[in-house]
Amino acid sequence: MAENAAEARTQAGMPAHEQVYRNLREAVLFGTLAPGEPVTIQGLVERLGAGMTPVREAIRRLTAEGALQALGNRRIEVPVLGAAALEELTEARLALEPRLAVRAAGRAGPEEVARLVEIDARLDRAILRGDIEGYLRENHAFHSVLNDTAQAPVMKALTESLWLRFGPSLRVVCGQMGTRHLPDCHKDLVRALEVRDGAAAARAIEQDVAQGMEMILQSL
Amino acid sequence: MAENAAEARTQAGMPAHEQVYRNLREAVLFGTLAPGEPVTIQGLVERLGAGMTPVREAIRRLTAEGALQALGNRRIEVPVLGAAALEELTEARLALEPRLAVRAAGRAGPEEVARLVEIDARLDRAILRGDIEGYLRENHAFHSVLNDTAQAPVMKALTESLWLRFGPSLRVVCGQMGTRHLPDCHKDLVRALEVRDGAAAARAIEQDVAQGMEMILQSL
DNA sequence: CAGCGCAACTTATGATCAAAATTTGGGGAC
DNA sequence: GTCCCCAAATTTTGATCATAAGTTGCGCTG
Repeated sequence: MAENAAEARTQAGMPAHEQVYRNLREAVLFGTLAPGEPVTIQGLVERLGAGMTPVREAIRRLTAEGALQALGNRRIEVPVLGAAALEELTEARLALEPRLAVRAAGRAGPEEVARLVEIDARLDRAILRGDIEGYLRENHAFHSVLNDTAQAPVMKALTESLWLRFGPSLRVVCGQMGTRHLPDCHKDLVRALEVRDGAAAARAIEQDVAQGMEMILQSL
Repeated sequence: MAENAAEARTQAGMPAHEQVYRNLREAVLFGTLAPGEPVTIQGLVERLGAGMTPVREAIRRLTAEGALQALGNRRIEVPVLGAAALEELTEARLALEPRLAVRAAGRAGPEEVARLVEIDARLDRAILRGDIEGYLRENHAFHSVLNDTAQAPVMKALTESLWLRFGPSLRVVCGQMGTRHLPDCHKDLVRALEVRDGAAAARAIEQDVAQGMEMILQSL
């Protein structure tokens, strides 16, 4: 088991701290790291079969990105979101993501649209299947490709930071409610990109963000 | 000399990596770290008299915040901003900071206004004196207090990340042009806060952001 | 329920290994 | 004879680990 983890960790010529970082990031977004869960260095050292230094670096990095929260007493946990934090996150997403959509609409070619359509198809299948992790992954992939298309690395990084913050809560909500009643304004978005209508793309994303965050907020 | 650095570093019961982080962050915003300058671990170890691990952690944190940039060949430098990056930064600032101003306008009391007025007075004196670092510090302090007043920790953190990104370039520009012709919409902002006019506060910040970023853009 | 001690964890150091960059030297072309 | 380019050696820097030292929190005892 530990050998498996160590095996998986030692992939390409990627530094160990990078591997740990990606591992942990995935765990925050799609994995089993729940809000309020403590994250210990030693725990990760054992679980991932890595040394202390890479784990420390990965944790600091995720903390700086808002995925983890440093308590005062040198303890680290996955942040628990309250209503105020969620509303602020919603406002931040509404400030950034529609702008990215506008930029993407001005730059998307047939290839990007095809990729989005493909991802959205997998997303629909995941929903029908009731596959929560699949939904989370494909949904994130969809927005990630969209935001890449915007060619705005800074705003994309900021947006990723926001996703890391509500990721665990979204997963909890999906676990409670299943994959029904999930927002899907992706069809509208793709149509908007096809005709290069930035305003329509922004509206679609606004819808998506508002509905998704509202759903989390409802579940407190 | 090395003792001095070590002396200054060992202040309160603050962890070493936190000390190094603040040191480096100040250097990016107000210090002598120029765009394109390489940042080496061992160099900081010597300069600050700290161990390798704290330095590594601080660098990872700043890198995650966008203050530093990891080149592919495991080397790290202060990012050099091109026109496209600056325009994107401007858009990101315009997406976030006016919203923070609106929130601040709804929450600012006499105490916050007084603090802002005080800082702005010091800022004016620094400009008259031609004190570039003083200007940079007070200007940052002004916006920092404003953004604290907004009570939106996430959006404030994102905004700080943006400031870290253009900080070095702003300092270079000020070094070339002196402290004249600097934007100062702070008076308008304070007035807007006093009468709790969110829209006016947003306009003032928009002006400030647009003018400041335009100035950097002009200097390429 | 206050004080004490134990256990778990974090912080930090320095050593060691690996990789990248820089310098250096030789060979060839003009 | 001078200049340039390529390759080997050196040196600088980064990555990782093992371990020591210091905190924190918790449970136990009185």
